[in-house]
Amino acid sequence: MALSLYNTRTREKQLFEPLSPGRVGMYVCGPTVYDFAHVGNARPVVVFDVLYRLLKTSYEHVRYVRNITDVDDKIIAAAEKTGEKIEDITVRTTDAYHEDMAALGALPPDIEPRATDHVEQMIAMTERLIARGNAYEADGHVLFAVATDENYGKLSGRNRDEMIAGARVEVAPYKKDPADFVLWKPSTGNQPGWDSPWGFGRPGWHIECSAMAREYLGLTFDIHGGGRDLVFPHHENEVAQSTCAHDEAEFARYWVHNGFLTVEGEKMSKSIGNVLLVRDLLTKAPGEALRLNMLSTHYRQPLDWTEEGVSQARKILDRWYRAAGDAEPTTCEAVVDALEDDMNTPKAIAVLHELANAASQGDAVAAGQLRGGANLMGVLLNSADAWFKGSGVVEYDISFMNKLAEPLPEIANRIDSQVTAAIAKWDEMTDEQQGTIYELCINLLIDFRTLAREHREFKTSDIIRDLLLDANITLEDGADGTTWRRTS
RNA sequence: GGCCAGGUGGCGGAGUGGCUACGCAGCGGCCUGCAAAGCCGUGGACACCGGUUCGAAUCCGGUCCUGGCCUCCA
Repeated sequence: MALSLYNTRTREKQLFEPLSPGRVGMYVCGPTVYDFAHVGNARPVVVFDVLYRLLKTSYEHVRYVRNITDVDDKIIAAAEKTGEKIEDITVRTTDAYHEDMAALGALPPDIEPRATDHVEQMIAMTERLIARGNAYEADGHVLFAVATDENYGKLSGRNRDEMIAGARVEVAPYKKDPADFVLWKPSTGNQPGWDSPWGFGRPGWHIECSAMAREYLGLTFDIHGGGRDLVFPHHENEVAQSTCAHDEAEFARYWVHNGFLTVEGEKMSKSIGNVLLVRDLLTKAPGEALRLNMLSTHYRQPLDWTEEGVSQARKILDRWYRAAGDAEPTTCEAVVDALEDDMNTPKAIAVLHELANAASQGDAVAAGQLRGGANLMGVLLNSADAWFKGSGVVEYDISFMNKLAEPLPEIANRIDSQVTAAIAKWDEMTDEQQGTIYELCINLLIDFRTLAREHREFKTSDIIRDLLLDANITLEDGADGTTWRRTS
């Protein structure tokens, strides 16, 4: 089966065929770097990461471009509010963004251009639009004249009358037409700016994507992605600018948009106070669980982000890791088929469940396919051991050690000097050292419990198991002895 | 107000005309000292009202509800 994608422009699922055989160009709108990324920001990143991984399996040359918007009025506002320098804000936020997205298992794009590095190209494109009569200068601004583009509105499926009728925002007096939008605007005071033919100023929002897509992907490229909310006006305006500046050359061929996200049934907004930062979520659940939760809804569907959903995703991963073990990943055609069907990740997940069932019953082929299929979606990337025991989001907590003497003094006597010494200077140890001691303690307790069980002192063994459970450690008695894992 | 999505079992979530995915939770059983994990089995849905059809969750019309966009929010 071949890849098909739902194209916003044509409003139907289409077979994907790249412009040049074996070569795919994809542009995805990236973040405006003024604050930490929230789950809503993360959705397109995860969604297009799946597409990126999928494309790489079929095409030799895939160029994925995702921009960083580092000049924007919101950034200026943030700087004014805190007094922090704009560059400090954008650099710091960009770094945090990279960390957070990596934690969600998203591969870095091939090229990540920053808007401020491409002002020259934006000025050139703006000049070209003026020369062609598609843009005009007014009151220090340069505006795109929507009326000069007969195709304006086709992507988002709206016409100018509707837009004017529905306009909620007061129209700036210098606009010839209420629908015209800014390509360049003047900067004053502390606002960042660049010299241009129209004076000191800065670019409008939409022009950066047009300029950077042109720079790295050419006049016409294959896939343009982003959130649904960007269809209008952002993407509509991008199309208008680019096609007009490029003598009507087609801009993006396939427009792919992910649906919106709500939190516990409510829209996410600062006023409600339910904006979930990826950063915060990562302290409570592994990135892989967040990612799987994200992918358990089809990308075009609205996604309701809930704690219950994250917890379910985590349980599913537990099961998959248990079933797959550390099998060598192999290709699973059924998963590929599901993903090639407009990235039907829920269907792919259903296939993985079936593979997990088979793998649990000892099917080694299924175990490999489970690994491989899941990897294609960017999950099941750890070793099973790392998943179950890894530090991840588990904080090494020695409080349970301190409680040992209470119910079972004899355990304390068995704790060796190495552990005792370590506990004394616990706070000075690195995470890794703590982890080592932590595991040592767990294994000591397991040994002691095994001894108790051999003597059929089940009351003692159950106390130990409960003690560990309090510390988020679940014990499992198997044929080959007792193993432990963090509690889900 | 205009335009556009979506409403599937307790929960999550596929599915565009017939054979009622899949998972979580639940229930029963096997296993276990007891658990956990695993295995076997099991009930349960298609917002509402009409229509088309031999037959609709799936097509058409209407109603209700939720969400998005309407000039710089993924």
